[in-house]
Amino acid sequence: MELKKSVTIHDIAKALNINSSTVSRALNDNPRVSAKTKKLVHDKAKEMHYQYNSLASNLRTQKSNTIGIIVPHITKHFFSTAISGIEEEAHKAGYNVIICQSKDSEQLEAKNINTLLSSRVDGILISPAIKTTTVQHIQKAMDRNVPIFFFDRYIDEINTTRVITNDRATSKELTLHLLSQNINKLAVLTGDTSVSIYENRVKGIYDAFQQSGWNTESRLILQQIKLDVDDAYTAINKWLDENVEFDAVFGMNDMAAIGSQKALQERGFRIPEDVIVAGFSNEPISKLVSPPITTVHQPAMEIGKLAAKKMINHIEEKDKSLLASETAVLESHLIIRTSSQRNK
Amino acid sequence: MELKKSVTIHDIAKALNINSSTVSRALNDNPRVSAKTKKLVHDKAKEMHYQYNSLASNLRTQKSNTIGIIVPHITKHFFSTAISGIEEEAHKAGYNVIICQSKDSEQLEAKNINTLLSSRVDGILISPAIKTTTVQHIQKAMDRNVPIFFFDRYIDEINTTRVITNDRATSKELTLHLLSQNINKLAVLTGDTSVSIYENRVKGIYDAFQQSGWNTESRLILQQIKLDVDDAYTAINKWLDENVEFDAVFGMNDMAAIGSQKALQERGFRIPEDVIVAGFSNEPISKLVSPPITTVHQPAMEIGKLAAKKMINHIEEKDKSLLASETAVLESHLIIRTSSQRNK
DNA sequence: GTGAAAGCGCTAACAT
DNA sequence: ATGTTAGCGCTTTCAC
Repeated sequence: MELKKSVTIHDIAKALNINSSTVSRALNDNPRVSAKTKKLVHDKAKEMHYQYNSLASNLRTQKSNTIGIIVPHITKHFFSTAISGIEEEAHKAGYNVIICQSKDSEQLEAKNINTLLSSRVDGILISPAIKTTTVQHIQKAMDRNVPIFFFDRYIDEINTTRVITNDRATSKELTLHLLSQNINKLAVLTGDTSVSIYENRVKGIYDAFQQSGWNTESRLILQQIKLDVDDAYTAINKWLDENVEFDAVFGMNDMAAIGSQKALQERGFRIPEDVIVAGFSNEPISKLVSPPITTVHQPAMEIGKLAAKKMINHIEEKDKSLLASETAVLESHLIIRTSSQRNK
Repeated sequence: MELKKSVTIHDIAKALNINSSTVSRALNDNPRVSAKTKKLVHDKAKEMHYQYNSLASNLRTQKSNTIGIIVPHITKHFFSTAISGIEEEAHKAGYNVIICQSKDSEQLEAKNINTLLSSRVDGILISPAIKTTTVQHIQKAMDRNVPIFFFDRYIDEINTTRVITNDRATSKELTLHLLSQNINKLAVLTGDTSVSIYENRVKGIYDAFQQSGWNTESRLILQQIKLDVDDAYTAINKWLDENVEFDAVFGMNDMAAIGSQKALQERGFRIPEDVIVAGFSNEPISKLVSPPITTVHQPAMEIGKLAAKKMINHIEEKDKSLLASETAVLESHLIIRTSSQRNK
């Protein structure tokens, strides 16, 4: 089987008896080429089934028009939505995206960064893994002058542009709502508090307690779990077995809230009459369980779009020295549903 | 600001007073290079912060080690899981993936294919858009000798490798289960039946009716909707308003089933006592609503993995002429939950 | 086991 | 408005 070589600009040039540079310019719609020549070239290109070769262009221009994305899990709705936002903005601006999963492993994350660097991406958008004990791999990208921005999650020590939500404030707001529902003791299921987002959400809870003059010693219990349905289910059941008392549960994501609600309902507690429940992130599922769960809507799509826009601006900015790293905070907002509303 | 040029194999060669081809061989672990030289090169590369340039290699070797993926919506759990499977296999074999969304638009799909072709991907895995009236854009990839395989959804006219599930058989099995639950009339909410998967699922329903000797005229109603929670909710309410009678609902995905269940419950019907409900795809949410919904588990991750494996095999196969297109059918299976189980 | 040299397909100075 | 030319960073054939 003969491998038929693909058509290049040289082939087009030869066929038209002109120079390949003119073909290149014509295809790139360069104003210095006459309309007539442009038409000639485009027609011939179509006729010969010419297919532009980005590889060659990228090598020559030292620019790949590609943005790398690293997320913990592409299957989580929040991230796939954010990616969707990034992709939309990127394509609009003529960029491709390469998506990598870190699976919340620092090792994989470092590998991903390496891959992206050898693919010569023009920038990297990352929501870092939970267990990130060193920042060398991220520093590596910066050392090579490849901009790397955070979205949603971030690492404190690394000073670069961040696109995040006002988790702390909204978490406080949600907690204030819970405290107003005639409760005695709030149980919180949190994720790893070394992760920025969970750290901030917990801080928001303490803010609310302080503002309300509530004693965190006696009226707050907090446990760190893997934030999924099963772990929350187990945690709640364990508390109930140990006769730990609480009449409100705040899960730091919706899955934890749903698992908690399920456990409570199975043990005969009515939601919200006996225990009120709240989650975080406004997963599509949160409004479909019964009762629907109070949560926080995070603008995932907007986070993605904004992060992409900022990255593309940065890449295409001529004078990079003017650019300082900045933190963009998007507003998330409370969605109060049945699970936390008591008829006092 | 001076743009510092990146380190190349020539820089390493110069530093070691050897030839760049030797450096290249050493870095690629070529057996014809002495262990001593290899060590020298690797150490120097690390010292100089050398970063391999895939772009250059790709251009030279005419191979990008990249697989393109096109799905309708990355935010759908089934697809993000399949992508996750593809990614895992691809990375294992040293390939990157570029992910594109068609948003179920043929136009975007054609654009995506173009992008992937100019990026010189080594192969394309696609789950085609709903509205695909022409196959030119897919043919284009094949004409350029870029293998394009289907996963999950496929287009009948295009003869290429497919990795799909046995939707028709499982849909029949599920329907048989429903018919056995002492029901009189089944209402089906389907998606666009010009899409292979929905077409097959509907065929499965007819298979079951035929096998059971049920009359489809009198005991089956079928409506095509946009398969989401809201459209299903609206469709069910419309039926109820018009006094259409039915005591079983089969939604062709879980979202439709959930929307149906919600509408029915709000109108006072008990599930499964008054009406039984079933869905398709086993979205995580399907077991969390109440009652949990009977559905079909599709091995999304495995579909992705298998599609990726087949593609990579194909790409790396020396003698392509030996390879015929084939259809791999993965087994999906029934998950019977409370929503369809009647205490007769 | 290592070197020399050509070239993948494109772009962009510079020249005319 | 178009042509000439060099080269992006790597791989690979052919020498030795």
